[in-house]
Amino acid sequence: MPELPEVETVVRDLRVLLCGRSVVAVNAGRRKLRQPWKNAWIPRVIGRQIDGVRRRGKWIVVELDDQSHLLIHLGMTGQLTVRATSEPREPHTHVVFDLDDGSCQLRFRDVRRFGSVRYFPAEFDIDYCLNKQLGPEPWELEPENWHVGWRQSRRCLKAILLDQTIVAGIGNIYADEALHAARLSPRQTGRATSLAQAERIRLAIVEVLERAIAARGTSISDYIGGSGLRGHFQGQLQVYGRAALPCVRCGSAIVVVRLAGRSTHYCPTCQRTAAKSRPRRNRRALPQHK
DNA sequence: ACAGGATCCTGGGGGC
DNA sequence: TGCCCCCAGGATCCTG
Repeated sequence: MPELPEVETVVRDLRVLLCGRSVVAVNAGRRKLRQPWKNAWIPRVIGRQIDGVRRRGKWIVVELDDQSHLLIHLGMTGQLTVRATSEPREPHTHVVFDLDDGSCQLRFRDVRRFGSVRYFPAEFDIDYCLNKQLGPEPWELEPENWHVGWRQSRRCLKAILLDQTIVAGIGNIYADEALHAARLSPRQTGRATSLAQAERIRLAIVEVLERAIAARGTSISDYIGGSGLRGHFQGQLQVYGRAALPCVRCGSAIVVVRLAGRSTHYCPTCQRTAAKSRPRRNRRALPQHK
């Protein structure tokens, strides 16, 4: 399940493998992706040199030399890799870009077809579009006000962290890991969360994601990097996928619940919900001491 | 307005 | 052994 660390790993791999290379042919499979690749884009992509590869949230942006772009999302099972053309094409490969002399290819493979590969011409402002639907990157969250959008909310912290408009790039695994690192319950509501706790969450997000990037991400089922290598952060996960196993911090059994439509793993002992959400109104005034 | 749920999609695993 | 059913979760659309 590619989230920010996995997408970042793919982008770093591909940057080395793709920059300076030209697209000489494009082939698309029959089966349609949810947002399908259009063959009408092929003549616009052929002949273009790849100038850069970058990431915004979970989106991959491939910059072409006429200021047009490819925008790729890996969905749940997407793989974007550079392979020798002689290597057999695996099943579920949906779009293939032949590079340079045709000896190697950029391949997009996606078993569940939740991902997409799209082309945007130079006149389309891709950054405006991405910035409109995505919140800041985790390390650009401002400690003073990153929480203003959600700290009055009745939504639970799990749903808040999954919301890409609040912070871009977090998915189910790292939402659970960050909340465990912050020692906060995924069930706790935004409005029950103190400023100090909000800061703990922000720091935990950054810390967990940086460690995951250093480990090339988490490979549980399909995820591989742009060079085909797996990640190894799955060995460092503290709660995700550890149902009924002891919490590494306190030894209590990790529980799984369904929150925001997603399986949610947490420690019921060291990730407690705040006892009360905010001081109640109409509280009886304390007697004045004179 | 806001929050939660349904939807798409396939391979793998559990139960019988 | 084989079949059926359910589960995994990204973004997006729908419902209460």
